[in-house]
Amino acid sequence: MRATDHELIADFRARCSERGLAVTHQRTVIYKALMDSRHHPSPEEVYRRVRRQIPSISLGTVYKNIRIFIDHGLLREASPHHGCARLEINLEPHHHLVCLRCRAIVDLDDEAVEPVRLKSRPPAGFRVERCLVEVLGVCEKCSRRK
Amino acid sequence: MRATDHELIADFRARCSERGLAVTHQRTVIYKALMDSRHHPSPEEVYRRVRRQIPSISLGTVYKNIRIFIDHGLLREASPHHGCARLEINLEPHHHLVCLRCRAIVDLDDEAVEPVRLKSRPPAGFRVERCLVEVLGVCEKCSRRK
DNA sequence: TGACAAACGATAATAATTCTCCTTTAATGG
DNA sequence: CCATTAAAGGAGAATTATTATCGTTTGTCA
Repeated sequence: MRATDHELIADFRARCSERGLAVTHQRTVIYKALMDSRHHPSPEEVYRRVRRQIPSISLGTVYKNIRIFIDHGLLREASPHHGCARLEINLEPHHHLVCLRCRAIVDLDDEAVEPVRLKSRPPAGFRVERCLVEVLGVCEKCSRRK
Repeated sequence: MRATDHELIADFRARCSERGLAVTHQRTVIYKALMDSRHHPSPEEVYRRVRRQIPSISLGTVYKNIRIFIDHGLLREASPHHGCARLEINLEPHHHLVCLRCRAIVDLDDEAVEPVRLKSRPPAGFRVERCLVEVLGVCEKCSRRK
């Protein structure tokens, strides 16, 4: 099921040249490290992995390439509102409307969304506390400017 | 519909003494600033608001109290995975299982969740890109330890 | 192969957050 | 009320995450 390294790298080269990105050794190893991680790594984690193959790589290069990958759609940030803590005053069940540009968060009444229904049971041992729906998009203000 | 300042503060005092928290001037003003903000403020934003009433307040105090409010359930973090960037390799539509303790994120197949249905239309001008379900809880590993 | 833009590495800078330590204040019990 | 004491506040250093700068190196493409 998993692509071979060779396929992975061929694919990477193609995606780079489509976008006019140079295929450097560092970039390739970073990409592979990302694709090899099953979960949702942080930049630090990627850096640690990559350093096993290129001990001299700079953390800045990892950050720069992650940013480039995100900007070119090879990758995404798992959290639509990352950067600084955002506080939730409303403790009643409710959902969120999140702008991917300015990161504004607007509450959505619980009744505004059909109840979330899981078809399969979550992994054994995971105690579900609540389900949050995040409607992601671009707010009016942001879609007007540019 | 909105509680008066007086009610708000009486309520705050009650919640503090229930939990053995001292009711200080700073703490009260921070609480009020939080409750007065309609959206999802960052600590910096709270600091800016509070400083209008207590210009000498320290940013550390604001952070400390926000943490205390969160720990005592008076407040929540809007983002279940905040702290450092988390990267999303899987670009196919899917959802997340998030541990509130260790912040682990596990992907949930798109088919594992009934499609999200909004009962009401999002605010005019908001262009919806996708809907993400975050199933929040405590993972097996974390619920075992303590 | 050579020119040139793009990428890299080192490191400084910035932003967000926590920690330390000393001083002040709220709670409480006489 | 007043004294005691633990909790809280303030100043600022420290830490962590991230971005920017700048001189050097390396892909890309003619």
